[in-house]
Amino acid sequence: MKISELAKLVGVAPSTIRYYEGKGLLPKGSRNSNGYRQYDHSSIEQIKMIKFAQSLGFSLEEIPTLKTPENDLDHTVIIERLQQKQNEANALIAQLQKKSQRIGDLVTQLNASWSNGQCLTQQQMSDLLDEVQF
Amino acid sequence: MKISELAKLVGVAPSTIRYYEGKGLLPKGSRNSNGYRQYDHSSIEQIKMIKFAQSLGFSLEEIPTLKTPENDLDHTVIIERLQQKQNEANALIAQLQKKSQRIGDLVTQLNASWSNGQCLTQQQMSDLLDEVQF
DNA sequence: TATAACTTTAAAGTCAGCTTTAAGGTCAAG
DNA sequence: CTTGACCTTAAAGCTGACTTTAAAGTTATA
Repeated sequence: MKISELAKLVGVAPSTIRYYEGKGLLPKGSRNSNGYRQYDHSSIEQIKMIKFAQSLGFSLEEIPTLKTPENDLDHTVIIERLQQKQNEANALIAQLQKKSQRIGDLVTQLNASWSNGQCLTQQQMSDLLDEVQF
Repeated sequence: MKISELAKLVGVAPSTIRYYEGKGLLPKGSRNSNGYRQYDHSSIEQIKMIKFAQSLGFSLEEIPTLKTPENDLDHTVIIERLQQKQNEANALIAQLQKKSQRIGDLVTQLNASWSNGQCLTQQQMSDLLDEVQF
C-alpha cells in the first residue's frame, strides 16, 4: 500500500503521515525499490490509535508515553492517564457551563436595558459586565 | 499612569498592552515629553472590555466588529453575537460530555479485561477502541 | 555618579499540529 | 514520448495571542 492509499483509508493527508513518521510516532517502515514508503494493515491500526488518543485529549507528545518499551500499551498507565484526561474534560465542561450561564445572564441584562435605547456606551457596558461578575 | 502601572491594574503584561495598541484594539493615546505612553482610567475599562470579550470566546479580531463607528457597543449586534457564542459554547460542552463519557466507558472496559494480564497489545487496544465507537 | 528599573521600537520567537512549497524522481496511460 | 498523477526531501509557512530579544533612551534611588 502506498502513502496516499493509507492516507485515504484513515482519513488524513499523506503529509500528516510523513509528519508523524518524522516525529517518531510511526516507525520508519520499509521502502520499495523506488524509495516509496510501503504500508500494510498494521499501519492503519497505528494511525487510528494516534487519532483516538488525540480525540481523548492527548497531545502528540504524550502519545509515546502511553506505550511500553515493547510498543504495547501498559494497562495501568493507560487507565491512570484516561482518568486524568476525564478530570480535565470535566473541569473544562464546568468552566464552559459557567461561561454559557454568564452569557445568558448578560443577554438578559441587555434585553432589560433595551428600553433605554439602541446603544450602550462603553461605560454602561462596563457596568453591566461588573454585575455579571467579571 | 505609565504602562506597567496600568498593566498591573488590569493583570496583563506591558507588552500585551503595546500589542493591543499595535493591533488597533486600543487607541494610540497620548505620550508625555519623554515619549512614554500615558494612560488614564478609561484605558482600564477598555482593556477589561477586551478581556471580558475574550472570556466570552471572542477573538481579538472579532472585538472591533462589536463596536459602532462611535466606538460604543451596538445593543443588537452584541446580543446576536452573544447568543451565537452561547450556542458555540453549548456545542462544545456537548462534545466534551461525549468525550468524558467515552473515556469512562473505555476505563470500564479496560478494567474488565484486567484479569487477563497487565498489558494489552495494540491489536487488543484497537478492538476495544472500536467497541467504544471510534 | 553609577546602577537598577523603567521606557521605546521593530522584529523575531513561541506553542501545536499540521500544510505548503520547491525542486526533483517515478510511473502508468494514451 | 509526453503528460499528469503520483512519490521523495528539507525547509518554510500557517494560526492566534502573545512573549522575547536587541538595542537604545530615561528616570529614580543610593
